[in-house]
Amino acid sequence: MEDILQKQFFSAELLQWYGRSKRDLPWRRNKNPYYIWVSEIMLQQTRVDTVIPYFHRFIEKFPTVAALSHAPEEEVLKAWEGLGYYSRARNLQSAVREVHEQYNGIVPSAKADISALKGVGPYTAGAILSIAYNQPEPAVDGNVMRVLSRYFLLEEDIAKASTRISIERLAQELIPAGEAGDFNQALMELGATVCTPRAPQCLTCPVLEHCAGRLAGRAEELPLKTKAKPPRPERRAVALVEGSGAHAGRLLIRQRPQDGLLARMWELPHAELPLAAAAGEGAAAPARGTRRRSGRASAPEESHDAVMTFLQERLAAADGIGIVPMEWIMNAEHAFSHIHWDMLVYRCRYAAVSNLMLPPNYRWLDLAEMEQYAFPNVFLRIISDYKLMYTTD
DNA sequence: AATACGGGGTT
DNA sequence: AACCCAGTATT
Repeated sequence: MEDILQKQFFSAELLQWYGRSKRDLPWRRNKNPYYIWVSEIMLQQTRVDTVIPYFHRFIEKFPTVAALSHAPEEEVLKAWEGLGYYSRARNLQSAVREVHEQYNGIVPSAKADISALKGVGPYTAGAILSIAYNQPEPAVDGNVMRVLSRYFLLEEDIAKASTRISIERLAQELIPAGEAGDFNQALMELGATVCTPRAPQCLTCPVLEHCAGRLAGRAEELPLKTKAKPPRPERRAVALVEGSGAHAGRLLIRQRPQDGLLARMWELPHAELPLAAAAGEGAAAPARGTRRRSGRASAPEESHDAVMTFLQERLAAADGIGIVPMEWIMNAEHAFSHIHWDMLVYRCRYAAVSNLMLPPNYRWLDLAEMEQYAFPNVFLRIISDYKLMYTTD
């Protein structure tokens, strides 16, 4: 089939299919550029079903550019809690403030302007320009690269930046006149619902008959992509420090540094442990998953003693915090894309602080006041399991 | 070009 | 357990 005809068929059929198959998503109810922007940032590396409840809460809390501009950063971070990639939230607020101040609150429609905003890369710029302003800009994400790799049987490695550029060029050619927003969304929608990474539903695909990957019997092996490196393992000892006296019923928490992993999020105090020896049972070899104390036989008390001493010393040395670990209560693990945490959690007693004052990044947390602090999911799980243990035991 | 940066769903 | 996702910023 002629190259040109294959492209025209694709664009026309895909657009028609979208017209009858598109999902009713909260950010599709109007073309408010601020809504589109918020949704696109949330959707970076995140599935639609995960985003929907966050989007509703976020827009309710910060309905306009002005509202988000004036919000305290902690509230924005709290609204993002559990969504991951927290720099997205900080960059979004920073960029929204820029729009508030430099563009009179109007999301810019010039490519150079919008691309200059923090957190707005080539995909997001194209998505906002096409969806909110119907400009003929490509919006190439993982879905689009997969769909086009299959339909046109492209064998470039989609992990390479050069491939994204060439697919952007192709995607732009395919945009039907005046239909940029719907076409770009159609492309992503097809990738998310039909042309899925594995087990694609080719038989229901609107462009099946001219899909080169399918015709070659190679749809499932596309796109080509070099594998990511496996995450590096880390072991951490976590202190669940119970307050007493004036702080009875509270837990000791601390805020992470301004930059880097989980920047400015709150967490339980913890310390990195040396990696266990590969062979044999190292000290307190981590078990899999989060488990309650009663759910399994404890690891030998011996090894936990060593870890507890280590934890006590590390927190004293690093933060000047005096705690006394009393018993192992659970293991937890958490997988980031680049790090894997195996965590040993210990119930601790608060002893003292060297100078009687808590360091500035520490707080006593009332379990009823969790809404004031944004925690990464791994610590929410640990705290939740802890509460369960002490209300049912 | 490679790495940092979360978290969860699917197979 | 592997794979991958409506990516961007930094180095």
